[in-house]
Amino acid sequence: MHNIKDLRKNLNIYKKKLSDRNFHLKTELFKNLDDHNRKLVSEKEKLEQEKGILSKSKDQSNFDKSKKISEQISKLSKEQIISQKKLNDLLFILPNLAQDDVPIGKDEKSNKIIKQYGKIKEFSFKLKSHTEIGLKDNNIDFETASKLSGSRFVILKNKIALLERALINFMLDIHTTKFEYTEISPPLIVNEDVMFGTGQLPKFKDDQFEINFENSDQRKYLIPTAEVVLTNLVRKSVINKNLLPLRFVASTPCFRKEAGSYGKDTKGMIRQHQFYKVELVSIVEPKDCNKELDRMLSCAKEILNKLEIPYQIVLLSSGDMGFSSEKTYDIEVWIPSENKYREVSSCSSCGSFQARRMGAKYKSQNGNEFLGTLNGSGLAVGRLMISLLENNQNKDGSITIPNALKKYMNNLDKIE
RNA sequence: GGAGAGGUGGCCGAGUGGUUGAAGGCGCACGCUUGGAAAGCGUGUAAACGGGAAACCGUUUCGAGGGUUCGAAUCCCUCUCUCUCCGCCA
Repeated sequence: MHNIKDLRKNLNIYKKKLSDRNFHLKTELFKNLDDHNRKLVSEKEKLEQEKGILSKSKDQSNFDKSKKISEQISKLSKEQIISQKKLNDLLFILPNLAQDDVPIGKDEKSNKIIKQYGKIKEFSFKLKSHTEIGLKDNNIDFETASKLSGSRFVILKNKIALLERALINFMLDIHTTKFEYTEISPPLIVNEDVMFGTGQLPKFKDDQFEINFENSDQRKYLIPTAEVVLTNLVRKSVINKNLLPLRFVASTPCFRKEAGSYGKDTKGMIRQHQFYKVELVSIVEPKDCNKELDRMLSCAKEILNKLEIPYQIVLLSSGDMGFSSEKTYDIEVWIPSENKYREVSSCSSCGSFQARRMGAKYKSQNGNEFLGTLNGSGLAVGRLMISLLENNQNKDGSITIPNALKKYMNNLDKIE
């Protein structure tokens, strides 16, 4: 969410920068809503002031007058609430602005490849996709999963299930011990306002799973990413500056409807309704956002370096970034069967955009100011596993376990 | 699931219809005091929104929302969270 005073003052700059994000801001509409709202607010306050003075006296001769003013106030304030709501409806769906060094473009075609790492392996035999690999002993079982839960679910078995668990523990250990992230085991169901805080609501309601609790007015949602809970750990609070930066890591299942992608990636584990992800979140002073983004990116890269999987870093264009982001680097791993790179991580700085939605502040010299928030996958487990299985496959159908992972795999050298 | 008790400022805690944004304390900041510190004394100490170049002014906020009243932290209703006891359960 943007600072409305700043928006008001620099309306045309915002219009231009929002259009870089594929958002068309109707400036006239905004101006009208805002002016109208402020007019109502000031009228209301004037009446309230009058009423305040009358209420302080016990003079009965004023009671009638006071009552009339109360009625007027109540009418005005209903109007004002409606106008505020209209204004909010517009304000709440404005995406964050891109930083100046973000390439301008309307979609992923304008993304910029920053650097590629590792060597893409040549296979001397006909390579298998992860779905084909999973057919062996039915260790990656889509059929049973769909019987139980429908499409876009999977059941992992035996050493493949172990591999998933191993990757999670491997990543958590690195982030907690080497990079000083605090491990969190969070709830997977959150309230509506928490989803609003990080920007999943109201705009992306269709991609969220809503949970019904009986006898409750509160809407609850399954988290689509641990970013939601980890970032909201500081919601509605004022953090002491000397506690910053805060760094959190969690491994959680993530739940997504994938509503807009019916025909896309229907085969395999690439796009599931439920998948594990190890998520990194940093809470910093806003001035440190870019420095922290670089640090976070290097934490995520470390995982792939240790697993010896080829990958590339991509700087997303203004049109391809997520709603709350001001700058995003994607990490994409090599998927041999598709002969292309696929996203396993998205590291974003959100500046104060989310903090403003959450009411998350820190004490600074100039009083309480909004924090900076960052989030990044470190990494998405399902896709990482796909990449590992495919890149490390051998002619005999076995999968070589990278050295760094062996101790997490009961010291196995290979999955036979 | 049943019964009860609660939610007040950064924290603790008074306050049961009328200048209460809110006593008192702690904490914090500044000043005095001191060789220096502690103690002591004094002063100050919320946020959001609106107006203003600023000083500053106005409105709102005592878990959230609604109601009663000329007037609500205080009375009523709904929701929410915390705690205690009982029951049930991984």
